[in-house]
Amino acid sequence: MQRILSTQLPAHVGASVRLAGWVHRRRLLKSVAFLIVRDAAGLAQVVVAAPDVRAQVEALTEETVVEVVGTVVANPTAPAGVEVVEPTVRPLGPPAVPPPFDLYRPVLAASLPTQLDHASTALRHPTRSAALRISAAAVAGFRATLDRRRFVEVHTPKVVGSSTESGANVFALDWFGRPAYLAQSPQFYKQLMVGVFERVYEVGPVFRAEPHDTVRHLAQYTSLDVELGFVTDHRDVMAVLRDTVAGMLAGVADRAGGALDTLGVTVPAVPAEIPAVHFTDALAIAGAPAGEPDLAPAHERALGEWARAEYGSDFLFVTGYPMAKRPFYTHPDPARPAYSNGFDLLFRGMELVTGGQRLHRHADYLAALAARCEPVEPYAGYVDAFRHGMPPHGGFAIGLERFVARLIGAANVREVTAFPRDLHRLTP
RNA sequence: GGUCCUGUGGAGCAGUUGGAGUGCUCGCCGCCCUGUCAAGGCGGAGGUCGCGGGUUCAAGUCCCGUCAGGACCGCCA
Repeated sequence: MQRILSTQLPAHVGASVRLAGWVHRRRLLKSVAFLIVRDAAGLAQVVVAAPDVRAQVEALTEETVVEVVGTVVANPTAPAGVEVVEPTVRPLGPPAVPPPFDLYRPVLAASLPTQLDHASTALRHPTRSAALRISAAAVAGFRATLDRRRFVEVHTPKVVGSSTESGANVFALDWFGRPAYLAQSPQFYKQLMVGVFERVYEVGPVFRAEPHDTVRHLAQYTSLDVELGFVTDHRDVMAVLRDTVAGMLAGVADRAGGALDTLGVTVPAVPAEIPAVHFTDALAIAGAPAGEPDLAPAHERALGEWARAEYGSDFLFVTGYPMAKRPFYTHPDPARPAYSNGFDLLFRGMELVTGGQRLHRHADYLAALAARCEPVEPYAGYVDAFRHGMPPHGGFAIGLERFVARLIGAANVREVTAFPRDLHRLTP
C-alpha cells in the first residue's frame, strides 16, 4: 500500500491508507485515544479504540516516528473533517526522546537561544519550518525570474586567496600550507562572469568575520547575487532588481501559500516603479545631519516609514551614496563624482540589497586603487580582466535571511535560519 | 568593540525595603474522564537560585569578579 500524506486524506474517504510521520501529540481519554500524526504536509488525526492498539499508543512518546494503516472516514468533529479509524500502529524507530519544548502548541514558547540549541527539533515546529519553506520559495522565485531573462547561474569559489573588500574582516584558514580566506562575496567572480555570459546570478553562502552582534547579522548568510552587462547606468540594474524582488514574492505566494497562512503573512505588493530618493535627500527626510557619510539604522527605519506614508510602498531605493563609503569598484555619478551610481534597497526600513554600477575600464580600476592608496597586486587577477574588454555593467546582492525575516515580521534573522552561524554560535 | 539589561526544577516566568517553608503556568510520573482540538479533573516527583568571593546575626535579593544570554549602537546584506 502506497503511503499518502495527511493533506491527501479527504481524497481517500472509505479507503484503507498508509500514513507515516511523527507522533505530534496523543490525547488519551477513557474510551478513545487520539493520535495526531505530523508529516511533511501537515497533521492527521488517528482514532484509537482497540485496547491493544491503545496500549501501544500509550507507550509512545511525542516525536516518535510511526507508520499507521487504517480506514479514512469523514467526520465533521475531526479537525480536518476526516480521520483515520481502526488503525494499526507500527513504530519505525525506538521511542523518541522528547525535546525540551512542546512542538504541538500553536506557538513555540522556548526562548530563541533554547530553540537554537535544539535546532534539529525546534525547526519541526510549524512556524519555524514555515519560515524555511518561504525561504526556499523565495529562492525558487529568484531563479525563475532571472532564468526567464536569460541570466545564467554560476558557482564561484568560497575559498579565496585574498579578501574581496578592503577593510572587512575575513576568516583565515590554511590551504595546503598557504593562507586563504572564506569568501566574503562573489563580487569579483560574478563581474568576471559578465565577460562570459553577460548576465549571471549566484545563490550561495558568504562569510563575514565582523563582530556584529545584532539581530540582523550572521557570520555566514546566503547571498543572492546578480550581475549584468550592457547597462546604461545603475537605473537599469534597479529595474532588474525590482522585477527580481517581485518574482521572489510571486514565488513565495505560488509555492508557500500554506506557510504564509501558518504565519498569518500576506505578501506585499511591489510598486511598478519603486520610489527612489538620492542619498542627500534621504538624509534630510530622515532628519540626519547633512554631512553624514552613511545612513544609521534609525535613519533607515525613518525612511521606511516615510516611503510607507508617502508612496504606500514597503520598498524604497536610496541612490547616490557617497563614493567614500562604497568599495573601489563602484562607478561614480558622472554628473557628481563625489557621489556614486550605487544604491541600497530598503525593505520596511531595513537595508536589504546593496548594488550599483561598477567600473568597467582597466584604467579606472588602477586610478580607483591608487586613490585609496591600495596596491594592485592582491587584485591582479581581477583587475587584469578589465584589459580584455568588459561591458558597462552592474549588479546587486540580496540578503536572503533579511528578506525572509522582514517578510514574515521576524525580529531576528536567526528565526529564519536553520543553523545560524554568528559570533557565539558554531553548533549545532 | 562600546553602553545597558537578564541568569531561579525540563520549558516560560514571579519572588517587594535583605528576614520563618523559593512560588506560578506548562511539561513529566500516577490515578480518573465516551470525541479530544494548546483537552479536562485529582495527586506526585523534580531546584547547588549560572559560578567564585565579599558585606551582614541573616543573601535568590546588596557589593566585586567571572562565565553565559539578550537589546541598542558602531558596521553591514
